[in-house]
Amino acid sequence: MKQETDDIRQNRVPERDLDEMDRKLLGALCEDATVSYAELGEKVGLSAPAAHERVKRLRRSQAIRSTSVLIDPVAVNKPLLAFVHVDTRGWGKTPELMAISAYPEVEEIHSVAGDACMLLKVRARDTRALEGLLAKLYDTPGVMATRSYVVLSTYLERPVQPGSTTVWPMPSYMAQPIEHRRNVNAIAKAD
Amino acid sequence: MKQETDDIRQNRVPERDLDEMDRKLLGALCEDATVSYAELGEKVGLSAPAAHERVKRLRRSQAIRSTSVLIDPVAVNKPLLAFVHVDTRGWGKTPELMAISAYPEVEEIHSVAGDACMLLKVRARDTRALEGLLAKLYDTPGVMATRSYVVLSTYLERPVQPGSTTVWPMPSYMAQPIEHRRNVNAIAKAD
DNA sequence: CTTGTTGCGGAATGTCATTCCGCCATCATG
DNA sequence: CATGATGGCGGAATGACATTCCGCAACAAG
Repeated sequence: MKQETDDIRQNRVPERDLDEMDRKLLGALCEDATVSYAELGEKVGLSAPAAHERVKRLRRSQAIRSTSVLIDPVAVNKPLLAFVHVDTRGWGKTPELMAISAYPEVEEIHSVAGDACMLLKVRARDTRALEGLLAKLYDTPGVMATRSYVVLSTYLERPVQPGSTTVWPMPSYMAQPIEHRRNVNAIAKAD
Repeated sequence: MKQETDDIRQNRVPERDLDEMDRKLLGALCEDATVSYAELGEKVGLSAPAAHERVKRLRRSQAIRSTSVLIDPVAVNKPLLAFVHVDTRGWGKTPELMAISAYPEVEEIHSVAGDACMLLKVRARDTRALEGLLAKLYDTPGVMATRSYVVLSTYLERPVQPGSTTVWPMPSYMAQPIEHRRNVNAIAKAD
């Protein structure tokens, strides 16, 4: 009986963890999601219906969250990118703070460990728009201070990559931690 | 004669700046790029061929950089997200540093103004993989120090939004800067 | 060995992307 | 004001492709 586990993963699709073929599909779709299933299958070594079936499964299991267009920030008049660290009194994630997600300038909101409570990724038209957002932040109860890191140049910006680095080049002077000798936390299969 | 301006914008498509209809198209495609052109046109109030034509133009002009799938980080076994501030001696953007973009864990590399030189967005399997990347960083010539902000929870994460906030709610005690009284830097048309 | 399950490939069909063409609005020009 | 050019839109036609169906093979369970 596997009935006992079914109520644990509530609204989670069965989701057998993905194999190498799924990764290749994700990688290809990450680069260009407009390809036909015929081309996609050809890239990964699969027939069109097979590729389609797997992609459909990846969508159902929410491994593929959505398909979206990547917009040039300059084209939509948002050349200014900044990361804003927010110090808050007490727990940062208040409804008042979350309200700023209504502004399309705000692209990311994270709570972080470190000397900042919340971290925002903001993309705006100019410094004045950024100032407007900061003013809005300082008007939010609990916000103590902000530190903004204005981006001068972006050298790399890409969506989540399906691949992982399996072996990191460790410098010679750094010993391998004991608990990882046999790589106990490695990906379960197919690596 | 408008010949004289043609050699200025070199490999830039004519690119008349986008109107309200383009923004609506971008917004719809941002949410879901799998919709048919018929649905897309219906959403924005356009026929299928007209919508197709405009989207084609948006792609040509690179306002739409690419179409991609958004992958669930957990599904590809990368639950750990961190922002890494890198202090460098001298100018940060060296070929050696840029080499880390080969790691699929690195999603963004920016140079920033503030007390950090470079800012990295890193998504890894576990703390050990993050350590591996940090070790790689410290092995890079010119890297002085790093500060990592490990994300505890992500409350918002979305691609570049086509919209912009036109009027920011200024707190009453903050005066309007003189040079912006007539909103000189506003979007050229259609706002 | 038998049986059920799962994933794949080939063929068929319906949907949709893509093109063509005529219409209309806008704008520049006479 | 009149007129021609331009650009963008909508309707219809066609071709490509997504999607489904079905048979087959590999594999696991009984």
